[in-house]
Amino acid sequence: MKQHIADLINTALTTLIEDGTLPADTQPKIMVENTRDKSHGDFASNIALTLAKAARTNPRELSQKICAALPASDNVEKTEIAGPGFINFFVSDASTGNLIKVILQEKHNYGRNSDGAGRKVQVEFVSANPTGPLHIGHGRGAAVGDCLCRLMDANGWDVTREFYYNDAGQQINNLALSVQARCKGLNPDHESWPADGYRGDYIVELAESFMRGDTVKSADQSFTGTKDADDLDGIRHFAVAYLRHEQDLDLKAFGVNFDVYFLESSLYTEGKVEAAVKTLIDNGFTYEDGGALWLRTTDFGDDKDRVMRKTDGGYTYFVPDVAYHLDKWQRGFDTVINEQGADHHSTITRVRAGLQALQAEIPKGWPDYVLHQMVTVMRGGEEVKISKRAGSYLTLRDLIDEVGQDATRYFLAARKSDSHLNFDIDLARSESADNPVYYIQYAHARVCSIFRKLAENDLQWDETIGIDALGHLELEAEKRLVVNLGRYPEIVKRAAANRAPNQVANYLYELASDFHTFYNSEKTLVEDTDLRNARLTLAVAVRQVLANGLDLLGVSAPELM
RNA sequence: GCGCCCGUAGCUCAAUGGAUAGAGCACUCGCCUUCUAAGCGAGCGGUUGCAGGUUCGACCCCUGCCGGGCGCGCCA
Repeated sequence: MKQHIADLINTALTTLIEDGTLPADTQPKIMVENTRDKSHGDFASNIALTLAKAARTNPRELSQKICAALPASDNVEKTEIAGPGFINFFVSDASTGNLIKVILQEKHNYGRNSDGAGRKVQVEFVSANPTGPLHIGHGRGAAVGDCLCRLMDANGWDVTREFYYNDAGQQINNLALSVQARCKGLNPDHESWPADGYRGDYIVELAESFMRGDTVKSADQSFTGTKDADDLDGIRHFAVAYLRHEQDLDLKAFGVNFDVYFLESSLYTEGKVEAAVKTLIDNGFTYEDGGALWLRTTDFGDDKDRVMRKTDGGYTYFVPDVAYHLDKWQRGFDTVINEQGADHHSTITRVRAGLQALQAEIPKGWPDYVLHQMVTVMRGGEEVKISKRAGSYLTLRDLIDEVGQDATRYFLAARKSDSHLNFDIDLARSESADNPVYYIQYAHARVCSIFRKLAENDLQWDETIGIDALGHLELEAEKRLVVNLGRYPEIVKRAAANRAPNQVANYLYELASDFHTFYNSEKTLVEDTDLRNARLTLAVAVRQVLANGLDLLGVSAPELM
């Protein structure tokens, strides 16, 4: 509809250019917007405001000329000029009929588009170190990342979900030492407890499992505990497999599935780290100082140079990171989005600098990043304190067990990822209209409920009558619903373009709200056959869009609540 | 000190550079017992942190402050 109106305006502008009202070199950027206020019609364009200067006239006068030059359209009932020179468009009944028809025909495809044209996008998210269970911050990453994937898919992209495991390096050593200490019966208060050891209770369980000789399986490896507390290497492998398995379970409970689990260790075993280092050296961006090898990241906007190879010979974490992203590039992804916690913000400049220094013709701003801020958990009006050091943990699985998958996903995805998030457990658990997830899902269930009632009354929905009778929908609430249903495809585009799943959540809340208002104000199952079928048809369209949108969030659309 | 993010109603949050900045909760006042619910409706509530700038038009873009969060390792 927006495009249609833009086309009408474009035709009008062409006419005005021909008759000399507008200069021949006019390059109009036609913008058509949804109106907020119903009295401003259904759509509005600011075109006269932007072109008034070029036309050497005032916006209102120009808008009158544009309106006069607009070609007739079945979809437009009338136009009005308002305010400083906005042109307001009122859509016709024919247009709403067309929209509802499209929704009923396209069903779960309504709102999807092929803008991505099958191009490859990779989204890397969660990427938690296998040193402990997933906490709520990972949960936010999982929810936002997975919704982004669903959004990109809805926009016609070929999506790969990827999880990067830091299974090499110092943190894994710490983990192994911590487990070993537990295997030997030490606790964190003991004098020979490892300096930066992990203190959580899960380490105890892990050690017990190792000493029992359990076999643990993760996505692509399995390992059996050797029961030997001195076998540090065995403990390391076992611990990583064990915790990866735990994380797999957490993610499964959250309904998040990855296509690729990429192991940091593979970058070493396959020589990709060494190859990247060699290229960086050959390209002349490195130097030795103080026994370490440095990368001149300041050549690419960093505020100081970074150590690549430590004096102990090991590489710092960002070297395999660079090798990893080169690998992503070579795998042919047009777009790569890294979803991660904002506390890792400083890696962005480093990774991009490293990629530039490789001189592999990788674009400067590549890859994309979506960062999420911290999550505060509230229960009973008080903050639930999470201390990693003390080992007190609110894990993602705890949260899912307590409030359910749907509410957890919704709450974690419904806020702008740039902002800190307040997770109110009591609200997420409540089964009332105060809870936005419940409220949206209930709108969906309510449509289903109307149809159950319809069957009880031995009546049937006649879609053909309904569509023909859509002109009977004259109430404010009904028209609002129709207009909002029409907005959905644009929401899908915008949310993906802005990398902002929360915009889907906001939209759904508004749509649900409009539906509840409609439901509360008018009976659907009225005597009048035409009106009844028209309302049922509208309700089906609403249910469809709610279901489509909830699917983008990974939240279920129940038929009965 | 430097970098990034945030600052909108009492609280939690919305708002493609557009018209009178919107919801929910809380509060106040009404209504109601229903196609699925103790629900529905209305009202109250704002100098969009402050000060400039760009623009026909700024919560949004730019600059400088103030306040909060995160990061500033040869940890990841």
